[in-house]
Amino acid sequence: MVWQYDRSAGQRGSLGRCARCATRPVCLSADLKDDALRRLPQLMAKSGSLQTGAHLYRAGDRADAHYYVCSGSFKTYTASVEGDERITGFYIPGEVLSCTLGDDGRLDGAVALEPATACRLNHDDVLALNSVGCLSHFFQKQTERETKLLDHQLILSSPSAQARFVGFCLQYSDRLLALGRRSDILPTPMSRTDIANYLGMTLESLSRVTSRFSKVGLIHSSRTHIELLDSDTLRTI
Amino acid sequence: MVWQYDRSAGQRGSLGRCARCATRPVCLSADLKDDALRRLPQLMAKSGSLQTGAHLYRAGDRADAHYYVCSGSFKTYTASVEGDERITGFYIPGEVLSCTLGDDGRLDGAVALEPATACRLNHDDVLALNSVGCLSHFFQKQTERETKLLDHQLILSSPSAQARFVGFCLQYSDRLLALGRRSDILPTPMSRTDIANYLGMTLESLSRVTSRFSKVGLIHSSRTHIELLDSDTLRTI
DNA sequence: CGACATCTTGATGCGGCTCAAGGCCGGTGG
DNA sequence: CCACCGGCCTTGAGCCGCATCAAGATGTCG
Repeated sequence: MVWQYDRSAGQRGSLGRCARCATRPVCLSADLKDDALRRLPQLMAKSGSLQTGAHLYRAGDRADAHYYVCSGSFKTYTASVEGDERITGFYIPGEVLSCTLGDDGRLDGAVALEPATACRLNHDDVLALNSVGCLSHFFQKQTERETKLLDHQLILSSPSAQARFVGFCLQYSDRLLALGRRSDILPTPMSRTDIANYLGMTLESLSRVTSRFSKVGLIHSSRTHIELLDSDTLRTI
Repeated sequence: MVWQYDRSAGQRGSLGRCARCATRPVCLSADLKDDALRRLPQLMAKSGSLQTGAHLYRAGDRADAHYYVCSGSFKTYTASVEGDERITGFYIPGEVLSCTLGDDGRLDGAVALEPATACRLNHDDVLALNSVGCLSHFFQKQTERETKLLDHQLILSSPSAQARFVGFCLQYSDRLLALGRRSDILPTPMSRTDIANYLGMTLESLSRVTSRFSKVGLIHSSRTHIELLDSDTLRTI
């Protein structure tokens, strides 16, 4: 994995990498101007393009940085002692992966679901954000991350498979909306197996739920997308 | 709720409130000395004693602070739209409650499970921790909090009620150990209903699991405690 | 076109939810 | 001090939903 700072920002009149980034409106750089905008990419290194299935980090790595998804998407997983994996989250641009520590390094691993990039912020550089003027954004992002985890908790504590699936769709939909994308079409670069695992159910149960919802016209489900046809009705479940 | 800073620290040769606090070894003040130890209680306000059932904060309050449990214990809950509550966590001394934001204020509420106290750190004062020398402790605590949330996720994603209960016991046990208390006796100031809710199962299912485990001698369960008699066997489940 | 992964659909059994009744304990009042 | 009451927890019976096992359908890539 190649990581690269943007030392050139400010030279040749350029505002730097962040100014040109499509994800900027939902990233740390959102409200920055001029000088600050130029200095941020000097604090945060951007990854080269990760291919599908490539690890952003692995369980056991030193956990000394936060990662902001710039393009593409990631999943995180932890392996329990018995060897079975648990998908703990999906991440789309603007969201942050970080800080899941065990006694020796990270507890979870992060894998690209499609060609993706991310920006790295070392823990040691967090305070430097203050001088750039986006430390409050940083805290905001951490809060959003925590809210996302709690949402997942709520989804998992639903008793029925149907309710968990609906929770997943609506949460995902809201996140796409925050990103400024269509909220009625959910791209699914992850496999059904991953979604089922994330929702704490079996592949078959998930398939039955999607089939049932498709039949009654609530959703249209294909391999690559889930389309919400009637999100109002979904929201009542 | 009465909140009080310790402005007197440093006067009369006193090292201040934190120096005398029983929870200090697992709190922000853990490694502080002299000056720093005196200044911390000037940044963090301590609550008066909260009675059982009293709210530390409520859903809808402005979320502008972190709360460190000083004595006693708390539970947090969120109310879903349909009015049914979900217990999202239990907190013992040294653990931090914070930052669950909705569009307007907090999403969750926090209630004392027994007479309890907590210390408040305003979001605006987080940076001031740097000059006291315990900002890294603060980040450490945030990380621990996140790990705790992920643990809960893993517990909830277990398919069987039995496995979820074991997960609860072992996680609780580890937290007591970190606090320097006995790890084989789990105090249960919360009701069975709360535990069952937290574990995403019914009261009856929880009761059946505890009965079964009691019969085979794995635990001894009373109204106020759960005693782990064979945590090695439990750990294999 | 064939081989493999991925997803769907079907049949069956078990676990946990629901509803209901009974025990345990602390509190209150006579 | 005891009788009664009301939470809280336990235990039981029946049923539904999901996991499991198994086979078939669909899609993908060499």
